[in-house]
Amino acid sequence: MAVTIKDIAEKVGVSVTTISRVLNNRGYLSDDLKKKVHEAMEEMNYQPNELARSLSRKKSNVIGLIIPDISHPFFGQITKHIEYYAYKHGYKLMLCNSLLNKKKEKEYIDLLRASQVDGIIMGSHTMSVKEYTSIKLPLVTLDRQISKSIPCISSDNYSGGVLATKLLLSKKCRKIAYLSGNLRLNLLAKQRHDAFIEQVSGKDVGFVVKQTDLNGFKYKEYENLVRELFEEHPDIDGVFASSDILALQVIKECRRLGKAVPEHVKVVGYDGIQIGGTDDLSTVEQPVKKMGELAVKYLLRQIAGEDMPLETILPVKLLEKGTT
Amino acid sequence: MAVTIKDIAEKVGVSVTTISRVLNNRGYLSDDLKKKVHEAMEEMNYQPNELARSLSRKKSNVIGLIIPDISHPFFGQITKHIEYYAYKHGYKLMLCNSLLNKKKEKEYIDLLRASQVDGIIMGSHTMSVKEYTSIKLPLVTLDRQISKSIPCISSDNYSGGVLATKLLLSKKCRKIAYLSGNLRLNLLAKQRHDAFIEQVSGKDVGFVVKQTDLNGFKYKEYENLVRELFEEHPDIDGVFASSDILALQVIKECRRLGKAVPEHVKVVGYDGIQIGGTDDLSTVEQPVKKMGELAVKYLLRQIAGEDMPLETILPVKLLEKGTT
DNA sequence: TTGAAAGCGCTAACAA
DNA sequence: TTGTTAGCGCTTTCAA
Repeated sequence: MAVTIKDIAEKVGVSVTTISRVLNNRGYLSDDLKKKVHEAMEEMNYQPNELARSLSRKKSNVIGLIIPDISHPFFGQITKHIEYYAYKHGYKLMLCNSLLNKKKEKEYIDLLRASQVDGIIMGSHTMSVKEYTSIKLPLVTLDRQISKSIPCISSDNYSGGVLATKLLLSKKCRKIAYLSGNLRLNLLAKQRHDAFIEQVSGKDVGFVVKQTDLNGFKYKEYENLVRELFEEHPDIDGVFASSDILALQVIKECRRLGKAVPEHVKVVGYDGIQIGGTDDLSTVEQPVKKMGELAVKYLLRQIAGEDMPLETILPVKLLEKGTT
Repeated sequence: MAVTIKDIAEKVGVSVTTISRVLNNRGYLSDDLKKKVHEAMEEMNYQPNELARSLSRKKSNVIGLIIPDISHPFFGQITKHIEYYAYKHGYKLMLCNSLLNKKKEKEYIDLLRASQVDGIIMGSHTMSVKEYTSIKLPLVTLDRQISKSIPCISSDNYSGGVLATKLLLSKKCRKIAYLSGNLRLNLLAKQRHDAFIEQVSGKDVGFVVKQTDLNGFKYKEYENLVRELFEEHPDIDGVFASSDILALQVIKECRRLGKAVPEHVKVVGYDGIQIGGTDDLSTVEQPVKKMGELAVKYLLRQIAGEDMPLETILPVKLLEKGTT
């Protein structure tokens, strides 16, 4: 059996309360006593039981993170930053991959609640608004606005859409495609689409929109999507892909078809993930780090009962590189 | 205050013991009673407190996962599979990103122990062997052999190295480079290097080895590494990169230098991550899914007190694609 | 088939 | 400055 606060108390010859006090550095304690207690802890290799502490305090210092797929670079990166800030503030992270599966997402929410997490960061969204508002737990959503009453951290998808489209227009593209992967992945991404439509409408350019709304992230599907695009519209000379991963597929397909990028086809991606191979890609960069930081920050504020902005829209940045 | 087992007990008019029994489906219970209890739970929206259960049972059903960097695609993918299997078996995942920082890794191990996790999957390794063997918690390491006494799941790095090198040799490369990123990232990856050396030695081909042992994953560093390689050895016509990410950098640099791939330079990567852009890359595929599955499986066995193989080396597969 | 009661390890009012 | 004591919400012997 592991050594407990009681063992330390006996060893030092004081009450458990006192040990608890030095553990939490609360109340008045003589330096001498503190030292003795710490020595005893050291000696007996004591580790406080966080479960017991959490139960008693009614605070676990754990936050749940629900995302669609940790293996997707965008979520991988944002998770990295979320973990960083959470750790910095003494919080642990419980990772939940929903795979955009409604049942699993729901089960995870219950599981997180049962596990007494102090709050949840939601980067997945498959359920109805009502279900979310009934979660009754500090909550912050990432890049998807569920309801006006739930704080949401996102980047400026609309501007991003404008920037990307304008870039292609300024490069004299004559027929532009908007390509998007799984829509449910990111509802706010719809704004990119809207921005695209607004920008190309009424101008003397052709345009096509192609999206897939498949479940999960099948890169194979992306490949088909791109292939179809060029088969149906061989005269495309500009592509706005709603993720860098998708943009890479486009570039690959162009290579296969012998279309030079950017000479014949200009490509602009979205996300700004810094994975090898994307660094020459023109793209709209989302402030992943800031998004992760604020998600944690606002969640912690909410946990602390303080208030925070309900809507945070961070600026995006156009990175013009070699593919346009 | 949330509703507890006690509230349910009062409502149904039985003792908490009985409620606990139906919760765990243990002992003799009349169907009628079960039904009434479940109804009451439903009605009062009862959620068992996992913290209390864990404390009492001395089992948390949480496993800790320590990896260097979740944003690295290889770890992102393996984490995805680990989460999948863990969830399937009723375990939650606590995500710990060590960033290859020794202090953080150590703190996380203590934190995990304090949090009473049932076991740890270690994909990061910065401390000394002694420190690991003193963890005294069910442990499985991923792709890095720490000690003979700690179960390790890895893929066959040696064979992978042989396969990749042989591929380049069979394609008549005259001067081959072995390129590796952070060594500490994966100590077993050294075997790829060894295999490379063995294969090229004594043959009529030139070879260079270039590695960086920097901390963290700076893609910028990768870029420099690759650039240097070609500056110092412009006559390189084959590259074995120890990760797909690195291989993508090589391909990009070749494009920049006007060297055609695979005509002038043949490139083979490692990992087999299916990120857009890598699907035309010749590479050695690691069985990520199987690795994640076995890591969880063997950890759970250990937790259950059963035994499991101490060394598991899974086969890798050469994927010959367009870059060789 | 059910209940009483003693924990699990720690916290926190209240008292001293 | 320190201790007593009653929980936190659940599990689990032991007894009925």
